[in-house]
Amino acid sequence: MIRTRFAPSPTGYLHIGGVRTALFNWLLAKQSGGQFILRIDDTDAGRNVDAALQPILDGFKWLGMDWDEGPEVGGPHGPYYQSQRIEIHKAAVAELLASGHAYRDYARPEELQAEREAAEKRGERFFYDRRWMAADDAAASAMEAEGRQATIRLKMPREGNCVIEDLVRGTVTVAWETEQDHVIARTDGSPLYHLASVIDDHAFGITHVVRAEEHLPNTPRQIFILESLGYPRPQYAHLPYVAEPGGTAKLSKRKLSKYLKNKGFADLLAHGQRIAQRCQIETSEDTFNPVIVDFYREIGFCADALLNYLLLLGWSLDGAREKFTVPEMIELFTLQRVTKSPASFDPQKLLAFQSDHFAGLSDADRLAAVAPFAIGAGLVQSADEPVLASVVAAAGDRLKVAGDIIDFDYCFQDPIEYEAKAFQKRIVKPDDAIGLLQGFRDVVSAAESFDAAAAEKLLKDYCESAEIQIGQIIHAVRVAVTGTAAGFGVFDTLAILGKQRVIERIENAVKKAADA
RNA sequence: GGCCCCUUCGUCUAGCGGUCUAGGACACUGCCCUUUCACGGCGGCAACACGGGUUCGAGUCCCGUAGGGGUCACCA
Repeated sequence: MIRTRFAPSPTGYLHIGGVRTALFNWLLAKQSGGQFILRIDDTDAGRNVDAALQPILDGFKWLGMDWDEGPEVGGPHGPYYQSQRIEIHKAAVAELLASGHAYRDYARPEELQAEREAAEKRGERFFYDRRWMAADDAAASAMEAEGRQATIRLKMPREGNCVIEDLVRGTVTVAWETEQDHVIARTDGSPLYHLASVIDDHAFGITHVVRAEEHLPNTPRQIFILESLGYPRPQYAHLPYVAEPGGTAKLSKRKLSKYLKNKGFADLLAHGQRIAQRCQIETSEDTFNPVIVDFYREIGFCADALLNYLLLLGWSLDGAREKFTVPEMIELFTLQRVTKSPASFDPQKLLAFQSDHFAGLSDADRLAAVAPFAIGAGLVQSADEPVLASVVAAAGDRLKVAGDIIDFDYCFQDPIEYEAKAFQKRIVKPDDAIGLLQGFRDVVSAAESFDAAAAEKLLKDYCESAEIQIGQIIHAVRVAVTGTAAGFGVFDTLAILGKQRVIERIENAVKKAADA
């Protein structure tokens, strides 16, 4: 039975790299009928944990990555908040102390710092010589009499190798002598992360520790802890990190200004900002950006498309197939095919996946996805308004994300804005444009029915009677009734707008051209 | 700096000694389709970091060099 976990700290946001790690954990558990556990690493005494955790849980829910044990759902191994497990961690510390695998250390931070700097000055690496280690209770009392306080340190081995069999990296060997005597409990007795993590993984019955590679250097000390306690080793799999767009450094949420130099990243952010602004979506500068999962939910990405893209960031089936449904991901994912080198986050490819995925949905599904944005932007009052369905159907794959409905705002409301360049080129500049538009307006006024087919016939008949090619007028019509040079079919557009609006807009355009 | 990891087109990757004049996808780009835009179709550009080995034969195995990255807290 495979049991995996993801252990977010309650920071208030879900990082894209974190999601990728969580996804691999989730997939691994799901494919074997195992469990995926969410443990909250809140030992940092973070204030307002609940508020900071909510966006993360919401992110998981949106993505459809359900957890079998953890916050909200509970489970047989709780509590799932690390801060509530301190007594368990302390007991482990005591056990380590009693068995001689750890010791009380009375060094003061300044003293250690001074030694560290001195070693650095000499060009040597700092190596703690256990100078303030309390060999026995008497020594401890003596140092406490001096006003010193003890941290608990691991008494790490100083010879031999720590050999890690990693499921993605193969065999990794680290000489024990390169390891420090890591602190596992502060002077106030509170246990540190690495200790807590090992204890909890064991308590939760985690069989596979799948995490980002920055944890690889921490693994020897964790192995020392668990072996000292007589725990079995879990299987380890260290994933390459997700790198910044166009770069090789680890993707971080704090380097936005740097990523903005990447065109794909900047474009995607701008795309999102435009949608957020039009749809009255409240955004915080902190979390509304392509490094954070919220961003995608808020502008109308499909969760499955994001998952599919993330799946390919460091994993491939065969180098040819790229599109996977979630059930297929679960079935086909293997750690064996995880890449060893970091994968750079490519916003353009993500958008391409989303665009493709969205185009593949039914009109009904796309309508449902688009509706909240149309309502938010004030385009319609409710999802039931027929015009919305018409626009969604006509727009087809021009909608890449649900929020893109705002691009067709001219289908819903007046007045419209005319793009200066298009207006000039299609209406002002051609000598005959105004006359033709007026003529077409008259034809429209006389029309009895006005669906797309009728509109097409109307325009074509008009061209015939005026003895012109359709190309001579159709651009002017489009610009006159939409204000823009690009969009879906003109006949669909005319039908959606309706006879009255078409007439009004043509008249407005003619007047505007005359004023110009 | 120590330790550890990584290295195929701009990016994600396929490749597990010969089928590689290195394949697919995104991006870019040419043409076609077309009333615009988008889609689609057909093309194009573009990579094995370098140097030594091993081998009849190396992108594929070994060693070295270079480069990149991660990590070195009484953070998680």
